[in-house]
Amino acid sequence: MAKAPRISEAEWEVMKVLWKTSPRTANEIVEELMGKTHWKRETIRTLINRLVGKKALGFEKKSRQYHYFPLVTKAQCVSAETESFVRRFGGGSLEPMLAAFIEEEHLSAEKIARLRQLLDEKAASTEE
Amino acid sequence: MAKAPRISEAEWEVMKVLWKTSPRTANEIVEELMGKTHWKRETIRTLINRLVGKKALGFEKKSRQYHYFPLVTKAQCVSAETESFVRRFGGGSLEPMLAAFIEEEHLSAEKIARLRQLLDEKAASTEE
DNA sequence: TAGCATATATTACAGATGTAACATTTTATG
DNA sequence: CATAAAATGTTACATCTGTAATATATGCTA
Repeated sequence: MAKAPRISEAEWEVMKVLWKTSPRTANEIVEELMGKTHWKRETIRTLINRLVGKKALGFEKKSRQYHYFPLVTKAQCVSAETESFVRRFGGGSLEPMLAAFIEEEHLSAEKIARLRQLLDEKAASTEE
Repeated sequence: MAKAPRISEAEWEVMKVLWKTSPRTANEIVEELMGKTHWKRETIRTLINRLVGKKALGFEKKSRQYHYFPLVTKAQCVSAETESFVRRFGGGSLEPMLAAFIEEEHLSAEKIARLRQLLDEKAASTEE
């Protein structure tokens, strides 16, 4: 599986639609996004085409219509984004960044508890 | 204090230099960054100027030289970045994103322990 | 004060992005 | 089969970014 290409902010919206359900036709994607954004049909088409160009999406031609589907997983993209994000923070590693978040963001006690729980689960699955 | 403007990846490097120590002259910034990057002097000058244009940096003219300093804090920028980052993940809130990180990244047991410690500290300072 | 060294300012240029309009190709329909 | 409707493809254009080169202004030195 190839590395995740760089996906722009607007393009992410398209990817999200397809990560939720795929394959979908261009029209279905357009439908869904016109509900959530102010984009014109053609704008969305452009985004789809760029994603195909970047090999983030593939498609299958079924008679008249194309049916699009992701070629990269959300996990891959998240990972790529995270990396670039982390770089900015100067740390180079994830930890300082999360530390910055935790410092920076106003986390409620419940959220903190929730995150700790996540870490606990992760710890449990990691050990051994 | 105004909202943090959008700062590009390359520009961040300049900001980081000034968040560390400021004010600094263009040459000082150039010096530091030529050590860490492959950028030419003029590239760095361009970045500085763009940041001034975006009102991320201010400067004071001292005879011949300009002395630059940040107009936005690192915290503001981190916050702005985080927000845009979170938006992509579709969640809208920080928690799902951190959850995704924790899932996605290969965290060692020590890192997990370290992060939990951070959360603990935060929890302690948060609760009343 | 003329000229050099040094700082700053202006201009460049290609690729990515946001945001579309316009053109062409298929397919279903009369 | 001709044509309209619908899908896809091509082109557009301003702004942002990465990455500089070139031009201009200014102050120090002879």
